[in-house]
Amino acid sequence: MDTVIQPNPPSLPLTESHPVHAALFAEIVFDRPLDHAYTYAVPETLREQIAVGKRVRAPFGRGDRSTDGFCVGVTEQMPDREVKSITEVLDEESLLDDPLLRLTRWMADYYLCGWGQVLHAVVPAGVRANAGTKSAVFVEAVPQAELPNPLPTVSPKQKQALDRLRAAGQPLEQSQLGRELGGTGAIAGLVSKGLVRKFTERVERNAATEPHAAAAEPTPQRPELVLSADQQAAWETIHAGLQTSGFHAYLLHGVTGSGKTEIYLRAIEEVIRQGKEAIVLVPEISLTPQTIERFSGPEHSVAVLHSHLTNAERGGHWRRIASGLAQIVVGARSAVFAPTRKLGLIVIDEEHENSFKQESIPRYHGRDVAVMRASLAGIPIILGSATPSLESWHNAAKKSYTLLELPTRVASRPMPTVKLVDLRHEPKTPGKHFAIGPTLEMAMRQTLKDNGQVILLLNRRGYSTHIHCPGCGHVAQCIHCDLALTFHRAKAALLCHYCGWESAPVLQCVQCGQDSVRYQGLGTEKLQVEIEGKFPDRVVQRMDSDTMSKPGSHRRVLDAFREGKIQILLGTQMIAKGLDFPNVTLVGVINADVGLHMPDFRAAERTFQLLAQVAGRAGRGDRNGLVMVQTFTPDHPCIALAAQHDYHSFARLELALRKEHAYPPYQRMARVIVRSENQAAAEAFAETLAGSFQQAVVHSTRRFPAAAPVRVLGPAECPVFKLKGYYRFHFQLQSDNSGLLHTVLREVLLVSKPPHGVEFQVDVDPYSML
DNA sequence: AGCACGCCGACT
DNA sequence: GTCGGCGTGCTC
Repeated sequence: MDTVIQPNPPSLPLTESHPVHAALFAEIVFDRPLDHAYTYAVPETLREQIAVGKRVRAPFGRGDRSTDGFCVGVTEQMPDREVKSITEVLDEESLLDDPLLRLTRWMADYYLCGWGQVLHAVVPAGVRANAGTKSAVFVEAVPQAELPNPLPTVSPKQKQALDRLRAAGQPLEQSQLGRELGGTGAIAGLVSKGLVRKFTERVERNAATEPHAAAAEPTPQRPELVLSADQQAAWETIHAGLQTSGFHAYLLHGVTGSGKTEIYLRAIEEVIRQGKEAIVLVPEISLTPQTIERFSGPEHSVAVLHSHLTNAERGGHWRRIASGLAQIVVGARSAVFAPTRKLGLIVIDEEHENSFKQESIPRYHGRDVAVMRASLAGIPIILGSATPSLESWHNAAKKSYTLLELPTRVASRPMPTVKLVDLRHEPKTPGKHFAIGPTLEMAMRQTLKDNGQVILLLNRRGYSTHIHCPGCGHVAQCIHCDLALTFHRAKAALLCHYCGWESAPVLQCVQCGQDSVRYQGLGTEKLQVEIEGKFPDRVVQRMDSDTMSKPGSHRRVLDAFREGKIQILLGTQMIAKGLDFPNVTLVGVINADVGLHMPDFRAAERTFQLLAQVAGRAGRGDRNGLVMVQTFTPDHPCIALAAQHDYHSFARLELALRKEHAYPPYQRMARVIVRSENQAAAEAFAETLAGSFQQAVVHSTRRFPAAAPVRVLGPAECPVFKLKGYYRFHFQLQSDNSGLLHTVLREVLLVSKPPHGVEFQVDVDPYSML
């Protein structure tokens, strides 16, 4: 090292225009299944712009393809390899703060995908593209201290412009000021004289019509309700928790109609009072205008995030949250990533709902991510449900969550009476296949006579659920999937409910040519026809994803039902959630066994939840409710106990089964699917993977001899072997140690590269087992 | 995931 | 002789 003092000043003078500092490097992650960040040099020109949480454009790969990624770190530490340089910084503001970056990092580790993939999924497309914003030129008066000396003279028009700007006291959009003045010439003159300066900034394109949740008209103050004793006790516990800082999870188990929402609202109000923000997660299906209205109030602003918004709307809400203008965020799954500034509370309603699980990369569960976010932020979270997931129930039993129970309905309303109708013993009408048996039909007639309304649940869309040839036994199948086609009468088509494939209805068997094909099995469309035949003088409305596809149709139907214009409402599970109609005194379940015999360890839990939810629609007014459940298996615990509103017993029985079979929540589970359009290739690679799994299990056992080895089941054909043209095999991994499970999965991911045309997917904590 | 590099078969 | 099949491995 040369220690001689330089005799001359350095050739570059140390002025503001040429600062000398250590080189800067940025850590970038890309939307690829890559498990680490890449280091890039930050050119001097981008030094001021680069920041953690912004997106950048950089050359990536051998071809130096321009690729967008997220900056997740900035450092002066010299990398020990050659690096490329970032070409552009894409965002003016950071899209994610440090806590959200940590949450997404955790997700990448836990759900075994790239960090960049998580970030890509978390930041909505509308935000990335700045949808709904435009670049605007602003002008402002130069402050007193910086005015030129001597003061230049101005024309009358220029004086007028200057006065207008000074009166405004804030920058104005050039286009607007120009309109007022009838031209921008005066502004240009003022700028050249140094009295006014210009700058550009991105603004909302429709600032006036900014989507303000549902608060077009001022929301009235919420009436102060008197809490029941149970509500009061639950509220006091949560209220106390809100006074202290730190993570705390509450499981609010309240029967349908017990007033869980009132507890959420109070907790949210308290958090807002403390100057903080709240996120409310609800299932996509419940995200109706009515739900959103419930959370709006006169003194706070609600932002909404869900999949039915346009990119511009979503971008607008996101930016509003990021700039601290919204106190409450209501949304589906992805709203758990809302860029709040001072998050004080997360509420997750209907926490047992499976729609919180995302079925594409990253395959996260919104509830679990919410708990992790609350834990990282050190704030409380409330999980509410009438039928908690067994995972959450187990957590409460372990005291990880505080259990709060609301065992009775508000206003001392009784739970509805549930009557099981054993379909094995129902009298049949000769030659007819009625969906509604005599017992249910009689109850419906009585209810309608008493001016009550009826809700009927049938969790199957379409008219006929299978098309069957009595000659050769052939069942019409989708050409892409191993699934029977459903006949939809309104569409006059056979539909595959999995891939959407459509074909013309057949009259002859495609296999043997016989022209006696039978359209069998019951869907909501056929049920509607039967009801219209049996109750010709009543108004019947069907509600399923076929009739509710148009925007606003949901609300229209429910409004008509509330006004009594519809007497019988029938539908799929979308009628089971949240509807609160006081005049509904009868709820009928056409077939409680649909879904019970699915090859899925959660089938009983789902059936119990659906029955409990739909039963909760009855008897919400002054009159008592009756629920009539038609079933072939009245003795099955999930049906018998749902009839008795006995969640506790159901949970106890089902948990015992889960424990016995080493299923969640006692063991962690992961599922690995191998799929290919070529059946043999899929099978061959599945066999290769089996070997890798075996080896990885041996390695993990060697490293952690004290732990029970990870169990690997498979390969086996998936329950739906062929889906969307892919032949699929799967593995099921189980372990009581989540870390060990991840160790095995990571090793297998690292050493196994599927051949051409074969791919595999890892699903940690799977919900769909098909 | 892309994409380039590389090593074997049927074509101008 | 070369165009191109896809297997393999890397991406700061």
